[in-house]
Amino acid sequence: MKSRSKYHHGGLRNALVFLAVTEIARAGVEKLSLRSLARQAGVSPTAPFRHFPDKQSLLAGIAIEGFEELARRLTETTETNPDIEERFIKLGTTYVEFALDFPVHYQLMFCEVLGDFSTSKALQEAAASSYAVLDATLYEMKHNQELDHDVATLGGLVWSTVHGMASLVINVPTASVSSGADAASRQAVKSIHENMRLSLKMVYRGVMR
Amino acid sequence: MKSRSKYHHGGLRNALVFLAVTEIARAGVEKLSLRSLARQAGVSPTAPFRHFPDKQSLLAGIAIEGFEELARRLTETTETNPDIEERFIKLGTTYVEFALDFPVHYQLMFCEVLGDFSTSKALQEAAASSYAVLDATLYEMKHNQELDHDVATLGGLVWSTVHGMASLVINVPTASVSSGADAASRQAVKSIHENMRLSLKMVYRGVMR
DNA sequence: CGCTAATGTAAGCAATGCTCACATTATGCT
DNA sequence: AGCATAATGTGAGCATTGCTTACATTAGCG
Repeated sequence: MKSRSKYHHGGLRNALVFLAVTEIARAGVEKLSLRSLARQAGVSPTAPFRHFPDKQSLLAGIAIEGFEELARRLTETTETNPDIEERFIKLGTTYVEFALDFPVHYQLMFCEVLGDFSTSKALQEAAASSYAVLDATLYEMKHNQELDHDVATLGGLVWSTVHGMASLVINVPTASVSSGADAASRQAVKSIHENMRLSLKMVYRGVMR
Repeated sequence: MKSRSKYHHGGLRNALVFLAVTEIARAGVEKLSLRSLARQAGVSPTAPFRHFPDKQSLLAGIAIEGFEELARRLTETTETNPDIEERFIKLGTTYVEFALDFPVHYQLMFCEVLGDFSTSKALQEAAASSYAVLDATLYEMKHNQELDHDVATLGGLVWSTVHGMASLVINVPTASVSSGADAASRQAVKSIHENMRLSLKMVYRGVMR
């Protein structure tokens, strides 16, 4: 195993994913090149194809990695917050914080334009198990307290809210909230981040009867 | 003007945008090729560069077209709904319906991974003027009634909600809500679409004091 | 009518995704 | 241990792409 020869990379698959994420963050998906990744990893241009049948699968792999990490975080949040309202809010902040920590992953997870991911069974399953964690808490809310409507409807609303927050916070740059026509929208996005707990509390209040 | 010669296309720019949207809807952004568009339009491979300095600009052009249409629809909804609560709800449904009618446009409008759009002044302005329409109604709500918090925070929450709805409804296929691990998430997305008015009413209720 | 800018063309370069045939190494079975 | 076999990496090469540069045609306007 401890061969000094460098013929085999040893962890090319993981290296490719990592390098791809870095490259996408720097220059966007359009500029991503498998050959460039291979160069950075120190392997031949065709080596990546031993781990991913095509470029699309690399992107799907990143998305899957994202769903796994998201599910892990949501599960931990669920387990460490017995109080239901606090848990509801913490799940929301955990969700958005994940997106902030893994913006490239997050965008790949939800960017259908990049190609038809629905063909990847593994990706669908990873996504489903992430949602299942949120769903479990909604069910508990339904049982413990009085929810106005069915779990699916509220799940849709809550998921929309946190997904919208995550997506906007990632995509809309808030760096320079100065003057300009876009001051209002930028300020709104900045407020999402700053008043997240407050907003989630309003949602909770609107959803509970 | 009515020259029979075909040397000039006549409306190449619009044709390119239309063909690009069609192609993206069919195969995804990754597969989009300027040369292929040129072929479909019946012009030389380099003709598109007379209208867009690069591929990125074509995508930005689509996004701008999207923001313009969105602003148009939101403005019309605002003007034809004097009652503030009904207008609030209608603005939400208009927003999501726009995304359903122009899914490719919508994704390009908010998909930062595709490249740094922040360099396009025109795009930023188009986006800002779309948001301004929503912002106006929030200000009116603030003046007419009692809002719990500042307009920016509520704007962020409301925008997140409708953006999340639009994004999920577009990206998550609801076709086969049968069994399977992803039944819950699919059902949730389906409910977003079916119970949109209900959900928006809950948001309105949670936001008003 | 004629000048200029707008629009389209032709040829070509470097880079990319991907395939195929082949080389090397790791792994597991006996 | 030894060996078969799958896993992983290589090298050459093809079709395609984005984009540039130099040139051709046309539309619009005084």
